[in-house]
Amino acid sequence: MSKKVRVRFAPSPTGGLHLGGVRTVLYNYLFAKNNGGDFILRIEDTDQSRYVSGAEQYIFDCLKWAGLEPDESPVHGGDYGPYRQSERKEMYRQYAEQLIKDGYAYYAFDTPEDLEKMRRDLKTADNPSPQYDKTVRMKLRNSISLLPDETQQLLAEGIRHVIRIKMPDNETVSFTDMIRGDVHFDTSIVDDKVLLKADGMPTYHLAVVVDDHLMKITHAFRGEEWLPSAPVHILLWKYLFGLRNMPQWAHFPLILGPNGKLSKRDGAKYGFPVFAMNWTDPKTNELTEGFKEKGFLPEAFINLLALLGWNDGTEQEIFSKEELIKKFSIDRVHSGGAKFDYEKAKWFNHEWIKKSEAGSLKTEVRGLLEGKGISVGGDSLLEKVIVLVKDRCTFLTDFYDQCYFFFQSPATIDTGAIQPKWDEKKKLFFIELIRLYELASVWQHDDLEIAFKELAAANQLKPGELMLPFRIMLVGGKFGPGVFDIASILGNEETISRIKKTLTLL
RNA sequence: GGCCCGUUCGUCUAAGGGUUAGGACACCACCCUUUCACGGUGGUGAUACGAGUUCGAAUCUCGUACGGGCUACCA
Repeated sequence: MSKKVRVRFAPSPTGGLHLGGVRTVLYNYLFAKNNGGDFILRIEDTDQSRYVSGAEQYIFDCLKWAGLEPDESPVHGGDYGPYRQSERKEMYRQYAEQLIKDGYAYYAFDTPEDLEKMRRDLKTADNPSPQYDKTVRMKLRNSISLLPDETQQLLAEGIRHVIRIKMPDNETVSFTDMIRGDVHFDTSIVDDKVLLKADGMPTYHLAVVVDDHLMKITHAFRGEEWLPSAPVHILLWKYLFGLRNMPQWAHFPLILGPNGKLSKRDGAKYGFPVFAMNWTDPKTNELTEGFKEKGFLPEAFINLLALLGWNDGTEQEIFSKEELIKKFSIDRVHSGGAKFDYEKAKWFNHEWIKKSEAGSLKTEVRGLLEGKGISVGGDSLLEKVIVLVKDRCTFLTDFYDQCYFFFQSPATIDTGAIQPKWDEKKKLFFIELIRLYELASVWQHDDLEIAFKELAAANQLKPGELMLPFRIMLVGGKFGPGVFDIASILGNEETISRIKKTLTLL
């Protein structure tokens, strides 16, 4: 029986879900779906002091918005739960104890002060970050340096301790990364990582291995920042469950900001979103605008993220989620980091708005307009308006400026743009135009334009000189779709009323 | 410092030994449009450097440089 593909993502609810995180989810999701498998979401709430209340819900909200909902998670349930690490706490100790029994790990009783002292004492220019490894192991207080009786004594007394992996001396750990090929590490330069913390919670190193085994994960994908700790995980698999049962690994390249690794602060610094949705830092109370609130379509968001480090080998750039699922392949994920380009991100959104049907945009646009106190009325007018203006909207939020004047008269009229070239002759033209339009039996784009131009010719005026004033009368300024499109949608009465109103201001 | 990963136009990338090194974003010019966009046409612009292997290297190998990551009882 072949094993179904199961991939997992394990965010930590300590900060917002930023671009790198969402892209990791996306690639996990696409790979799972492409192979008919399941996408599992596990929550890494191991360190309660860093846990941010509400952050877990935030993660689910972001995934829901982006259309990347997991098949198994703390809220969706599943056969391999619980999916929240704090609820799995008891499982980890037995594996850690097993490692000690087999000689692959040991108890360490050093206090944070001891460790700090060790690091301070050993720190030199040549070795700025001393590690807890075989060179210092015997000088510290642990079950290797201590006599067995002493260790038992300390344990019996309930002295706070951690469990550390005992890195072997001169071994080479190798594994095949799905996007990088074979990677090798010399174990003698890797330190004795903590596996189980003094509070009994596992570190990521232990948890990821135990959970991946228990949850029958077949593929473990994560960011490149995890590559250096891969040897710890490989060794743990070897000691605990056997290498042949280990999932396949893939380490995705990082997403870079304008200056190195994309940081959460880059958003404020360079004026673009870095979080999927609005994120309020619980410490500073600082609000960072998300892609959703900025006016991105979720389809555009996952599209631009997918293409940041992957392509299907053709020149196609616009992909729906279904196409991405169908065409995604891990072999075509790049190994080099990609710098995030906000201009290109905007282009993706613009493309998606242009290709979206009015029907699928109307709910968002209605919400936007009504949120600003504009009564939109029925769908048919709204859809007509959306069709007319969507090509000129980069963000969903642009719809407000582009179409609010269809639903209420412009708040201000830029008469200053009319006045310099305004004269009695033009005024008479518009007075005659009003009379002409009042008598109009049909109210359609072409008829309005013909009538307008014929009247201009009769008055020996160039239509061009009259179009701008007309536009400003209708929308308040130098923007918007074609004037006769606007007039035809506005209707006879409203068009005439706006001309009259502006005439009184000039 | 050590270890690991990476390096094609400004940016995202195509080209798995033989192409005038292709596309997209951005930028520039022109066309369309008597607003602003959309759209159309064209243009500027890249294989980090040095060796080697080969008839032939962006592509394979080595070295150098540069960039990034990790080096916590964080993930």
